[in-house]
Amino acid sequence: MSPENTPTGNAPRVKSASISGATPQSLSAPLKGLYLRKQDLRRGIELLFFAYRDFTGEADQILSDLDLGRAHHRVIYFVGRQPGMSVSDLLAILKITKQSLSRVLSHLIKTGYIQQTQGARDKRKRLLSLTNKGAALEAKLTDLQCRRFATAYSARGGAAVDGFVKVLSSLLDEEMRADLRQQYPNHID
Amino acid sequence: MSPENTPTGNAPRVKSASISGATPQSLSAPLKGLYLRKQDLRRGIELLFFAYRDFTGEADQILSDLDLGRAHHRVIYFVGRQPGMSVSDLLAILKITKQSLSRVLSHLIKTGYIQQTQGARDKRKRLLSLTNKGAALEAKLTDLQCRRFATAYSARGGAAVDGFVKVLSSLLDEEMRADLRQQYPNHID
DNA sequence: TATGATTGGTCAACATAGCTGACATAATTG
DNA sequence: CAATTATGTCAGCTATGTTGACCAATCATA
Repeated sequence: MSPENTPTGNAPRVKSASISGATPQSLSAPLKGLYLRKQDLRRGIELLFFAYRDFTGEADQILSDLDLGRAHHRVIYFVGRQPGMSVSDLLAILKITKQSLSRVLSHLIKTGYIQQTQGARDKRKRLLSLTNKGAALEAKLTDLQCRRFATAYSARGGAAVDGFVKVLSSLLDEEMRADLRQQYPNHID
Repeated sequence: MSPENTPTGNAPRVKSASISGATPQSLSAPLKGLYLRKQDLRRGIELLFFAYRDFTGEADQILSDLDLGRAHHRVIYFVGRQPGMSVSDLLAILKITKQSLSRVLSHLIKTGYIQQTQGARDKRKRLLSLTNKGAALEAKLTDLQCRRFATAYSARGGAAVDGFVKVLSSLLDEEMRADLRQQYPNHID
């Protein structure tokens, strides 16, 4: 249970102004570091929630005009990042069932955003890539999202970006951390 | 699961090893800063996606055992953070329709996680708070998620946390930034 | 005090994107 | 040849979002 946050006390509440000023850690009983107060941890939770929502919102808007959803976006994004990947590669990244993926992927193929070619060495595999139409959409959406990141990165500077990447990496499950190290060999981890 | 796959190469492309070492910005045409290369921006996008998924996954597991979902969690979390909040307060935070909220909220009231009391000054308002049962669940889930953040924060240190918070704040829509400043007056923004 | 706005709720219908389980086909591998 | 792998498909279920139409209680105010 939390030390503060009783029905009355709040993370944010009215008199919290005094917290940061006068009593730097009086309310964080078992927590040592200054940035490990319950309040700071809750802020992290909320930031992640709000930032994820706002971040995806922009692209969702464009997608809905094309009768596509966020699931389609993910497929287009990752196929764009790694053209020629197999269906099972994609399943491993998205961590959804093949039935769920199938619905979305079939639609993207039918509507001409993605194409499949048979694997050369292993003919069971269907290698995925973007069509011109798909690549155009991928570029549009990725540019949009990259721009949001570029603005944030620019506003805060390299040291902040470094901290951002480090903390997000540490929030990952251990297995994902390893995957990421492979994907980005120059990743500061 | 396939180490062989990629006929074309991996995400950052085959020659990406040379990017970080030899040619710091040759492939990032219009981008100036070192951390504004397309590769770095894409890493940010993916980190946010993977971290959000892994972060919520743990709590989702517990919730599904109680026949609750993430939507229920959000309600419990925010009501726990600010007991006595009204339904419209909650709607403003979650940014979903009242019909969507109603389904979830009604269920939480029926099953005894949340209680409503009539507002004193404004009798139209239903002030929301957690029951003991609700508070216990909120504590369990929030502690779990706080622990993940505490581990990450501890591993990376205060400077990294600072960068993390700054960059995430900058990823928010302007309106949410303002809301956050209000909620956390000592927020470094 | 009558009127209009706010707060909260309900019913009905629909869409997206997850899930499970059961099968099927083709290709590879031992 | 037998087992495994890669992919796809059918059928049905669930969670969580959306619109649109209404309704009742309460508040604010002209």
